[in-house]
Amino acid sequence: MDTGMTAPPHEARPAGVGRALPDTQQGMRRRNLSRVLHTVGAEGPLSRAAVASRIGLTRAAVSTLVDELIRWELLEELGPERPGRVGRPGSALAVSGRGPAGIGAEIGVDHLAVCAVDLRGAVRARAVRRSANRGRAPEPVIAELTSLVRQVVAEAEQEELWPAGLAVAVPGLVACDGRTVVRAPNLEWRDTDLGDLLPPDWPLTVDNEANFGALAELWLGAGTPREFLHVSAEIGIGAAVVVDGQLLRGTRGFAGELGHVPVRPDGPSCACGGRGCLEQYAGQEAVLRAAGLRPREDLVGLLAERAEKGEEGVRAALRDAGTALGIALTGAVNLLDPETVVLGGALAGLSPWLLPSLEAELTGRTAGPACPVAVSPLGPEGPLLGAAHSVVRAVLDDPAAVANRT
Amino acid sequence: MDTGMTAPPHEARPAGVGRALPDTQQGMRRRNLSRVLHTVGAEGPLSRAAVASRIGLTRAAVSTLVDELIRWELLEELGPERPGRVGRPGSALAVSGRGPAGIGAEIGVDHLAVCAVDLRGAVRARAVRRSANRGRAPEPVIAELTSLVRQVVAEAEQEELWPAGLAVAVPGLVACDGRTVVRAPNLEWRDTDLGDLLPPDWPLTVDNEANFGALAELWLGAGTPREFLHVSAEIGIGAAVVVDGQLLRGTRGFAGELGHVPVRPDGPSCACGGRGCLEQYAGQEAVLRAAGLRPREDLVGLLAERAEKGEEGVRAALRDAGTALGIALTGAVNLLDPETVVLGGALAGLSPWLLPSLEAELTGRTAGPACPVAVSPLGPEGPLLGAAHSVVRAVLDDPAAVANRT
DNA sequence: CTAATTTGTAAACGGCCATGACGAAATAGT
DNA sequence: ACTATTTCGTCATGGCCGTTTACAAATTAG
Repeated sequence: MDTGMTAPPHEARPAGVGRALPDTQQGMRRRNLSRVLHTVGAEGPLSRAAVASRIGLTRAAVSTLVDELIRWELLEELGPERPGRVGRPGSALAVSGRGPAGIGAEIGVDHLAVCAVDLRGAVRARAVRRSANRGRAPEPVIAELTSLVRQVVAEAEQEELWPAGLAVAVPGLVACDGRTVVRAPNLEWRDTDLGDLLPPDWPLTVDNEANFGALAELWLGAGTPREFLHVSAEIGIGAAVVVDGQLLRGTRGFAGELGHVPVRPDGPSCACGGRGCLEQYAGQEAVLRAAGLRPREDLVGLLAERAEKGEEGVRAALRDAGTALGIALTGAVNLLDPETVVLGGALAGLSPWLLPSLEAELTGRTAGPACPVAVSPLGPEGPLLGAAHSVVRAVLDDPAAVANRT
Repeated sequence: MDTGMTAPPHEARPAGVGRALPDTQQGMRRRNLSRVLHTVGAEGPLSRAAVASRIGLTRAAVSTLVDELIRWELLEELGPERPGRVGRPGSALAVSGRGPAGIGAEIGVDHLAVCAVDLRGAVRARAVRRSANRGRAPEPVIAELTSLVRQVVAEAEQEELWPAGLAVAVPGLVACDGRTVVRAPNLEWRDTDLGDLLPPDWPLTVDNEANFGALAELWLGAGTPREFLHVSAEIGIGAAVVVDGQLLRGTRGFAGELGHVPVRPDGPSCACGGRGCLEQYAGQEAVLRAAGLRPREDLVGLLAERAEKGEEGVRAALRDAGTALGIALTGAVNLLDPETVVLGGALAGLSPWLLPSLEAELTGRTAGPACPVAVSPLGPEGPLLGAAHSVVRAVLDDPAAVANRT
């Protein structure tokens, strides 16, 4: 039906600064500190006056806020700007390269990875280790991860950074408490509370790797809008829905199950109980079967390699997967009207063979201008970066909290 | 008080009070006024102390806020509460039944309707007139509507209410400016700016009737959650997506086009360019054709009547429509994980014959507990009430704005 | 070299919520 | 019946915070 296009009554949500703080003077102060920090972080070196005009406060107010942020080492003064206009040149402010850092970690089926990201968003330390984790018990995996984290933290501390929190991306479903892995099929973990296994040295967040990947796309992607659909395939096929700069998680945290959207209602039955789900056509197993290949560790690499070589069977399998994806995405796009669809994770690497049929389906089934499909530039790095950045965002969202923690 | 990290996955957003006001003391004051008003409105008669504990301010602060709201006639003192507990009983506060009112209007194909709703949410005046508007020029329709509005406003003014704004629900696509009807197929209007045709006496908002219907469901529905899918069928089939208490409009305002979600990818072609869209199976035309009936004005009534009489052809047609709806909704539910699906508009009246097959499809295709499907209790009143309430919400969201307008 | 413009800071100001104390009005216990 | 206790609403005080106003510093325009 025709949805209206009104915006009027209910206004957009400002980036960053959450509404959790109470509406008291202290809360106001904390929100304004956050707004200053966010603004400087997002728009490069800026003078106090420029910040003031951007966030709608006076120069005097911004001055005191900046003083405080400098005292906390979250902001630093770069010195006078090169004057291009009349008037006294401002003093450029930039987010500090020292101080709090976000530690991101990733538990993959065949590897562990950890990195440290500073407030500017730069990766300052990292460590990766191959590690066959399929079916391995949580304890040794986490122990190995912990040593990797300690290594990265030590490296970061040498550059005057201190860890403000640890965020772990896992290939599975995570409970709303942000600590417990409910189910990770490829690791064969169930109801594992990572908070119990990791050292309690840092505030911990655990989330699904697809979610972190989508957030990375939101925060780091080139010109990625505040409203998009991030499709990835690691285990199954997941779509993260980003609306108004926020990840949509759903009532029970199950949002984004694109893999079980019906593509052909009378198709083959699926483990979920339905029939003809997308996963039956574009899931890893289905594509391998259609391509006539046998499962292996690096599936994506295998497929890409064979497709590259011109194997028609593989190409056809990917083409068909793209078609199925296109059908499912048509439904999603009609429902959500996102600004773009972004292919991430394994799909990014296979996009040369998926995209043509996918886009054909999507444009063919849409009346107006079709929703553009982009390929994530982050690729497999997304989840790790998203995790680390989620910690950084938390600092930017409430700098006073971390200042009181030092 | 360290909020620490972002309260991980699920971070509730406080109802109402938007973040548009600047973070200055005046803005803070205005937000707190709004929070007090919202709280009293939502949780019935409340003492100052009860409000204070709910919104996290001190009694003293709430006292001054309440004084101001009473001076503006937005709140009124009911007198001492009946004491059930120890201690001095509080003085009950309630939202005023006088003062600003929201005027809602609806332009239908065969009728015009207007109502006035007070801050308490009660309908205080209303007027309906049958009127064959299909293909009629905008000017006379709006003139007729205006006289109806004046009548309702006069009625409301006799009860010491004054109109705080006018919201108009139309069966068509509305531009983002909230004034212009881009396209209303059943009225045969195109690019009609209602702001030019209506008297400029009141702040105006125009929106699609389905959107207002969904908002009515959100604000008035019995126990309707902050996250649901509202499906309605007037012209085409539309789904309003409500996430976190907000209507999702999409980048271009086209969100919710459930009617063009592919149900059978190789099905009959559709005007949208696609094939096998839901509308081909559950749209009004399709159902009529399947039932072997000819178009008429009151389609829903006709279908319901025949189905009631036990005509197997009609029942089968509705059953099949339910199945198609179920398939499309399975996709939507998998993607969004809403708390419930609500059938509104024409679908509410036909639900007895749609629901069984719809729910069978939905539960059969979902692994865990299926998403419950409810029928809107508002029925055809939704859009009108939603329109009027949208004005009321605007007042509750920023009471200072209307106070400065009197 | 002067006038104009812009930046950053300091002091005075005003608004707003918190704190603490107090009287008022109810209940609970003796 | 009388006192202690609890809770409510209000008032005066104080502290915090952004604004206003003024001013010195630094640069460009003429």
